[in-house]
Amino acid sequence: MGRQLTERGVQRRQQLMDFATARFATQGYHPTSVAEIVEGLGVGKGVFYWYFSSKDELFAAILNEAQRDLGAAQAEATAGVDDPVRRIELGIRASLAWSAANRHVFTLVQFATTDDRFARVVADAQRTAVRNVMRQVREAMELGRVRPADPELVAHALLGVTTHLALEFIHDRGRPANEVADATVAFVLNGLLAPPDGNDNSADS
Amino acid sequence: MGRQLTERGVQRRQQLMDFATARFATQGYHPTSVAEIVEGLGVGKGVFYWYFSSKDELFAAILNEAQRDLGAAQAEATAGVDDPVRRIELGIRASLAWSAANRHVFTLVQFATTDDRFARVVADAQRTAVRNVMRQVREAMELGRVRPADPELVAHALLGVTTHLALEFIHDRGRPANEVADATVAFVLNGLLAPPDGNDNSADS
Amino acid sequence: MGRQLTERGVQRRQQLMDFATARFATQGYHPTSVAEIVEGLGVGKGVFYWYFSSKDELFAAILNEAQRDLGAAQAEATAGVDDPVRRIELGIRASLAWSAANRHVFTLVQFATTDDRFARVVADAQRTAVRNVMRQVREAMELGRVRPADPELVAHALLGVTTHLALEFIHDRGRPANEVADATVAFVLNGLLAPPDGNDNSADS
Amino acid sequence: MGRQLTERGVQRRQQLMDFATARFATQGYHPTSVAEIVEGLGVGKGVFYWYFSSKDELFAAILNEAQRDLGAAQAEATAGVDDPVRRIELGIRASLAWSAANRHVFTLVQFATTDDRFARVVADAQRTAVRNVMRQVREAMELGRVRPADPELVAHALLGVTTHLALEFIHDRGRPANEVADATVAFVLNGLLAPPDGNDNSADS
DNA sequence: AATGAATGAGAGTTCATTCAT
DNA sequence: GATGAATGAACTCTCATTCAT
Repeated sequence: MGRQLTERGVQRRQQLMDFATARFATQGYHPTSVAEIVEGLGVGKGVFYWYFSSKDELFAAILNEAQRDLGAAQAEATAGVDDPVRRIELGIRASLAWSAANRHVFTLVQFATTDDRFARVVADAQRTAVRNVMRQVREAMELGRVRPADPELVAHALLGVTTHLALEFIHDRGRPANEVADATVAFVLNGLLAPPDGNDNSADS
Repeated sequence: MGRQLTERGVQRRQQLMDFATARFATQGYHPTSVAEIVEGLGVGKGVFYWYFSSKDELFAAILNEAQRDLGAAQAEATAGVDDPVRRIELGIRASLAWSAANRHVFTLVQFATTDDRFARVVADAQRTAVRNVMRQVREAMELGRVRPADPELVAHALLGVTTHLALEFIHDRGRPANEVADATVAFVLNGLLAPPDGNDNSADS
Repeated sequence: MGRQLTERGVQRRQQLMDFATARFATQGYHPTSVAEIVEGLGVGKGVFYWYFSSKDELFAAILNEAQRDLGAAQAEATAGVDDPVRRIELGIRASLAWSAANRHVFTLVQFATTDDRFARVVADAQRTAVRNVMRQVREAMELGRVRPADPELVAHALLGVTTHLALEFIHDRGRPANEVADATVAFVLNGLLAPPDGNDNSADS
Repeated sequence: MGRQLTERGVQRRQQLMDFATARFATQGYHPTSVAEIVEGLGVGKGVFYWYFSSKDELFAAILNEAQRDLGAAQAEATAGVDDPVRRIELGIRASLAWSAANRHVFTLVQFATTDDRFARVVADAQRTAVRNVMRQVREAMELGRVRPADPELVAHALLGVTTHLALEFIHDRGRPANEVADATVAFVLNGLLAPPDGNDNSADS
């Protein structure tokens, strides 16, 4: 669909994606029909197939847009920051802020991993995200700032915590993103254990 | 379907659940048809509806069984252990071991959260799991073993890390469960930051 | 199914017919499943097919039993009465009384006429009933007691009134059969019109 | 299905209703499948569900259309006539004429009364019809033209005779509607009994 | 006589997609 | 660009009937 769209066309396409995102996230991808989407926008079925060649393609487009969008938000948040630990922290904060503003997409990604056809798209996106985090982690380890460990595993661990807390506390309970971010950052930096003595190494923030 | 089953009936029911679990996990719930399931077992369509009143009910049954099963595995792993930090560690190890042995179910839970009809079942299960973890966390905090924080958030963070690493390293890459468990435990207990070595490098940001 | 039944067998068969009659009448023939019938009696499916070779056969049996039963009731009611007009009246009263006691079967007959497979059974039964009424009507005409007309049409008219009023007033509204019978008899004997003069020819009963 | 239909759409909908009416009347509602209906029209299955949300809805639509249609025929037949007895007569004649032209629908109504889901639709229609007849009957009684009786019961009696004779003589035997109408009118107006000729032969029982 | 698991054709219904207008 | 009627394969589910036990 490398079609050249007019300005109005670009808006229509975005309308379709936004509406579909909300519905897919609420009811699931399969239970949401193309008919439902076009009815929700008050347009005919032809409109849908003018902008997307299939329902699958629409979903892939949503996923890709989300990936680009989140990536851009993280890049912007960490621009000009050198300290890798600080970059990690800012990345987490950016992820949580973005997730708060795009809650529906988050659910969609969750679903995408459970369907063969879309798993690849998500896997690609995640691989990119992990690579970015890994780079910071590795650098921080080299500087002795971060405890030595498998950087890839650590990167995935960071992703897991962040994703899960976003879903539970920001989406489901509506807690403020920056509050959740504080707790998340504290957890991933210091872990569970209290310092063994009176020297509190968590007194950073 | 409070039907009284013969021994053969119990086996048939389990066959259906096992086969369906594998298919649902591989292809997704919706793309897997009832026809496919009964064909896979070489039985007629009526058999399915003799044991389950609907495809949805089958899925809910799979989810509930998984919940019971994992709960039992964790209870067994932590039986007789008093130290709450150790209980947390053993709970993580039990989860990862169980996940390695039941990889398909894990994917299913992932999907279930994305569909209104099943989200409730999973949410119930997760709530129970979180309550268990929270209890240990709170106790550990009272003993001064664990850094003070919101116990609920910490419990969810633990769940997030564990789930995510299980999926990525055990399921997707086939790494041994105990190896992943070592890394997971290290991460959650100590966090990212390197110890200060007298020189407190965590107090800089 | 010319099977020789034990006394208990005869009762079982009757139980099945009675239960099925009620269900068929309430929900319709097709929407009532064999499973529902046997469950209602708390027996297995084999029982059903021991006594009836098919669901259709059961229905036909119910219809035939009803026909025999109603015929017997009418015969008994008119036994020993010579006056044909009086026999007609007593026949109507017997029909309404029987209908009050067997409301379900009445509905079934209604349905049977709408399905090719059963229409024949009902048509046979109705033909017999009409023949009986016609005989009285014809005799009454020959005696000059009844206005000359096509006896067959008159017989059907009597059936129509009686059936319809039974359904509406006795079944649906629960009015006493003998009260409805009085009104029915008055209607069919005298018609709608008031006598032209002061000589009231309805002063018969 | 408050869908706005094009002219072509209106025709398609009517085709479906007409074809289904014929099939339902001949074979019964349940034994007629949606597949059979669309095949009979040479269209795809989707067409059916474009115009009707279910098979049940189609049936209800047929019933409602019939009610409107018959009501209109009766209203037209009695327009401008003042004498209530004459209006009753004309109503009967109109019913029989309409029934001759719409024999299939008549059978459907018969069936509808035997199924809980449709009974209500028919009951509503019948209630309206009865109310109309009752009004004439009551008026005729007040004028002394009709013998005093329960007007509602009389109205139902008229309906019963008319319906039954239409089914038997017009539909099943193909007799001309006006011939059957003459006999029907004579029966309901005068009843069975011969006039007394001064010699009151109705006072003997 | 009786049970209940099993069969499998076929029912009603949905829905991604196409296409004449 | 847009409409909405049409397609038809595929889906979930039902049910009369059979049969090993």
